Amino acid sequence: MQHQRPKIVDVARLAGVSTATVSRVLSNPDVVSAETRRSVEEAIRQTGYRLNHAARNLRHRRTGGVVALVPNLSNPFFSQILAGMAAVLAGAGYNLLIADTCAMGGETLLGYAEPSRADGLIVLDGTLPADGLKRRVPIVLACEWIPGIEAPRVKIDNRAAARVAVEHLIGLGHRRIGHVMGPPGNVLSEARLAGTEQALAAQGLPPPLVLPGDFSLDSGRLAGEAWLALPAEQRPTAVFLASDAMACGFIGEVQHCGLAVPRDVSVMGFDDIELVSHMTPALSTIRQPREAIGRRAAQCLLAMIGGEAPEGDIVLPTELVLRASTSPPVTTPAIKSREAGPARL
Amino acid sequence: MQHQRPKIVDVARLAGVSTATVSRVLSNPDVVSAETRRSVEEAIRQTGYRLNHAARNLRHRRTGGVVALVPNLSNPFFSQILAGMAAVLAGAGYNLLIADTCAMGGETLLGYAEPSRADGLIVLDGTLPADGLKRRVPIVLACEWIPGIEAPRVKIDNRAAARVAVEHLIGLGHRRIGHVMGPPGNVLSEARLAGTEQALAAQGLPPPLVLPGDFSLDSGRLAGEAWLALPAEQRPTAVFLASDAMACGFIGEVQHCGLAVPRDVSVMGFDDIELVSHMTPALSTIRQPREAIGRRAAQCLLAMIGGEAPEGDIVLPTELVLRASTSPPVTTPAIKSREAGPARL
DNA sequence: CACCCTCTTGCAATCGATTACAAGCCTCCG
DNA sequence: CGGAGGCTTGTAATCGATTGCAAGAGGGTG
Repeated sequence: MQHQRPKIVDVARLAGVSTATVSRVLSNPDVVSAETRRSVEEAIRQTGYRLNHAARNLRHRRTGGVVALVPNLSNPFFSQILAGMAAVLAGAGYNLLIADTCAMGGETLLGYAEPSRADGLIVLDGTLPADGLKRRVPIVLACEWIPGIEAPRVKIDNRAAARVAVEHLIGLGHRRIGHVMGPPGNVLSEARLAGTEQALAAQGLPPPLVLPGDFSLDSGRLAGEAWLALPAEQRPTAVFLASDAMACGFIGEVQHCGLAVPRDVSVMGFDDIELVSHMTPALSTIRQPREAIGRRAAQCLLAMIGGEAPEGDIVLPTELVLRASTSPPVTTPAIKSREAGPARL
Repeated sequence: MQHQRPKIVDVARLAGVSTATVSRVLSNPDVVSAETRRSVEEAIRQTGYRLNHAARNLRHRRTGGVVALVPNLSNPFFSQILAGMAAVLAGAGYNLLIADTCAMGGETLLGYAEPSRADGLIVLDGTLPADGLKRRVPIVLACEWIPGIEAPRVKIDNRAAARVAVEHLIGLGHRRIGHVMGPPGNVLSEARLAGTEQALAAQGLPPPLVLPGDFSLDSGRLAGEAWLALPAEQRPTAVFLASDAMACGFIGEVQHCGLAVPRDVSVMGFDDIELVSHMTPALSTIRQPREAIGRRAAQCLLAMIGGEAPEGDIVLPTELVLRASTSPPVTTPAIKSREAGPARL
């Protein structure tokens, strides 16, 4: 009859105590006398007893888990954020459930925002329907956010970061600057575009040449094609792309066609994913503190689960990382001869 | 008094039926008469009732979740595997819980392998202790595996794949070939090294120059430094690295020092992560079917959870992807003159 | 010796949904 | 008209652990 998984009453019987005492040994050992405790522990060992979490969760009315909704698990940008979250949550005894929002419908997703499924929710996808997420479990929004929802946001100042990036390009002497956007409608895309425009306008420069994109490698490659297709004298001498992945695709395409970076075009990315510091040329970019974003989001959520009032928005600092993909524009021969011409005579 | 979360008895009261009927409407609607069903559904809508999963799980003795143990979430190699798993599992109504094994101790990890936590376990980390994982929930091992454990494995033929990679290099005319290994003790590292050695031995060539590594970008960079530090005439003319990430680091370091790939050294990677097709030069590599690995592992686990006998090992095909980072060795001047010398006179 | 206090332990209700079993109601047939 | 059989529904036990309440043991004090 011992072929079944042992339950708490089996332990109790063997130790000659009540189930209440066994339970106390498990979750509140101090109130049990040392002697009893030892014999219960011995009985646990002998029976090979393991706690049933479903039962405990039912009683405690909590799940011990936190769900993260990620737009695309395949995107390496998110994995480090998740790693940061996982570290903090594990330290507090919480599981991290990860759900890929592109792999499932909205109905399924809402199922995760329930107290009986998770004690909290971290949303990394700004494209979810706002209405379904209201009045459920504590929620924190990280990176992207959903305009309609009242919840703390852990983010960076995308607009300011974009401005810094473009100011750097302007400072190098670039005047014709291109911008490759993220997916249309995305809050990050809009903010980074706005920052780009602001930086240019502040210097009295014309607005950027804007190319469409969606953060993916391949959309960066397509942007590269579009750039190459321009007449040489119309090409921006510097391009700021809203993600590193796109910058990689862009550079790959440009190099593939025999042009060089930064000689023929300066390129600036966004994110500072690990790989781009090892490319040739190493990519100049804006560093997002990905682990820190994950950690802060998790801490913020834990605080809310613990009953504290939700914090306001948390804005983490970014950093301009200058590497080898940006340089002053090379003056074109035509201009050079015009400028240098008189002196040469 | 309605400030509490409504339970099934609240719905039952409102609809004027018993809790059993409400439960049946929820999980087995066909046995309930159409009229009753409609009134119960109306009551559910009015109360805003939501099912309590903890209670259902307790009763069903299942959790509806599957845990994946991943060695390092930050590694983009795993994210696509997870995406594949998540897609299959979501389709079958299971959650995917992801745990980063490097963020937690072994004790914590074993806690995931319990029937009350998860209905199954997919292990992607070969370095876990074998003993703790026995006799718990259904387990599938993917990519890496744990020698002591009896469980279906979803994998590729690492040795054969490495052989194919090295045969390609040999076929191009390379004779001095280097290999940068994965982490010591790892089953993948061993198999890929063995395949490399086999391919060389089969052609009567000397064993490879073996450099240490750990799959990470930075260890690839260090391998690049080590390669550069060799006297030019001892440097392998081709290097096969056990991961794409290392290949990126290696190429970055070599290019950084002014040498060119593949002119000065052919480089071959392993994995075919998305980024490497966009680098310059585009990386020749072995493609692992990552999504398929995740999908097959999930399917296999679902079958086991469903009570089917565990399948045998599943070996998925790899593919040699030839791009621009490999080419015939450039004959060195010394050799060239020796060979061409007589003819020249 | 009666009384109070502290420490340990057990009893039994509870968390919320599921389901085996039985009962009630119809209809149909011999 | 009695009974078999099909539907639908309700009753109550069950899943396994937790915990408020109270009782019993032991020690100290007036």
